[in-house]
Amino acid sequence: MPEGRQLLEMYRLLRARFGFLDWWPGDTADEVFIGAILTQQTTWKNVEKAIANLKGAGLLGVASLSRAKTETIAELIRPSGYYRQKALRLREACSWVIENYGSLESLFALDLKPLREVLLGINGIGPETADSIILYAAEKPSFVIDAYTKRITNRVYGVPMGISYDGLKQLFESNLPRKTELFNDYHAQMVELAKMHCKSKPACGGCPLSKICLYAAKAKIQ
DNA sequence: GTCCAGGGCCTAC
DNA sequence: GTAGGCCATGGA
Repeated sequence: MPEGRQLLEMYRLLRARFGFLDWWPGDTADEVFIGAILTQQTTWKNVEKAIANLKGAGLLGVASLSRAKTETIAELIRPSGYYRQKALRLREACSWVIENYGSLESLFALDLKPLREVLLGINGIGPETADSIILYAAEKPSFVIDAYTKRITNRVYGVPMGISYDGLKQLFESNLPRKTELFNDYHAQMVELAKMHCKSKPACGGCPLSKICLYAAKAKIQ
């Protein structure tokens, strides 16, 4: 298992290679909230099409989505995949927020821990989506774990692939300064690294982690 | 044609 | 508590 200084070293190397990414604040908290649900198991490029459609229809907001028909939403978000399921979940999640808090801003007034509990109670919002919303929309320090994070820490430090979501999250959070900007950019850096490795084959030639990665010489991170 | 992407839920053991 | 099935479009 990596120690705190190693996790900071990994961030330093990524940051030196990619620069500060200032990732995914979106135009509004509503947009980030909606995007977080749409991007589940889907490429961001397809999500952008869905978001553009929603925007064009004047439905890129929690309040407006809460009033829209599920079928209308489904048609607009079709490019993002799983569109029937996501339309239902989006509308219900937005309705829940409006009915219980009136707006995202009011919901985000909760402290991090209760906010996370509340979000996890909403159908369609699991741990990764909840943490993405907390970090990128509410701008509170909750580290986001995704498939890339798991693969990268496995390749670089031999962290077992079977580690639980909360286990890996704890590893980062207990070893890093609890800062929103750091958590935000760290996650963005790992996605950037994964994208680079997916595009360039064979990978790891220009890998910023080649100095520390266990598999850099013979395997790609993905 | 095949594979899989910035998951999550439900069901079965 | 966890493995397996399901949801679905678009790009490589």
